[in-house]
Amino acid sequence: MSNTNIKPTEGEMEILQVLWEKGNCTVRDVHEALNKKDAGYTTSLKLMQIMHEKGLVTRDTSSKTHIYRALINQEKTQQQLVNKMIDNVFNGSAARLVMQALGNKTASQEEIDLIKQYLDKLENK
Amino acid sequence: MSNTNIKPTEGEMEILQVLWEKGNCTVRDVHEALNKKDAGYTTSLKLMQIMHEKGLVTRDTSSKTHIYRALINQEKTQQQLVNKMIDNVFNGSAARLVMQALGNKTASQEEIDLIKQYLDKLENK
DNA sequence: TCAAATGTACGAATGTATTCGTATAAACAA
DNA sequence: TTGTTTATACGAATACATTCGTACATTTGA
Repeated sequence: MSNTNIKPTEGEMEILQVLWEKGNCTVRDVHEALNKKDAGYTTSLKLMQIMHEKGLVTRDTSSKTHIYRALINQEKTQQQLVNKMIDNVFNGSAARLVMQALGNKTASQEEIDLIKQYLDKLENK
Repeated sequence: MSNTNIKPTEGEMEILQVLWEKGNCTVRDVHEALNKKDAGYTTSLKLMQIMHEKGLVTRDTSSKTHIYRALINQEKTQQQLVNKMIDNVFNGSAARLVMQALGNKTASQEEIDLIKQYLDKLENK
């Protein structure tokens, strides 16, 4: 099995977010989506080239402007990172992580309803 | 306010876990609790010295063997890291993170019950 | 046509995390 | 006492992520 035990860096995650959302992208597409005032264009380019070397993305080089696409799966990647955080930050307790996530400002009533629905679905299996 | 925007590294988190659980510790205590076959004693020592420089831990140096204690708060640190992950990995959606956390093998029925209780408490406020 | 814009490739500088070796001092035990 | 163990301090090597500058090729438009 390939693509196991991959840990994208923070910068790589930002790029993957864009690729997962938009699908095919040029370097410029990604760079503009990020629009970090600090980083230059060649920084994004370099990162994406490295991601290609690592097998995180593919690219179509048939024309001058290369087209990039994410190679690793979004959900699997999220799952791996969450599992790592559960171990590394929450002593193995998924419940503790969930409570921290729900206890913060970013968890709206709407989101909480979503989660209750999800729990019910889990329960009925 | 101090201790905001602190992001302990992975190695530092491992040490903090031990300190949060055990309270006061010598370097040897921590090193043995970690028991990583790969890393030597002076590696743990160095890490803890750096953590001291950064203000992550205090130490009592009144005797030859120093006693370390965590300076940063466990819950606040967990909160910060979770928030960062929600942004960086889940596009700002706490609900998505929660579902990933619950969808994995480490979330037992027991943990799910805990979360439902917690949600009810949140609801009743 | 030919200069400007746009793209890739690549080397190098920087910053930071991790790891280890070594020097040195203190405690301990024979 | 004197050698072994146990501790800290510190410098340096290594690894990796991030950032940028520069060279060079291609495309574009005036």
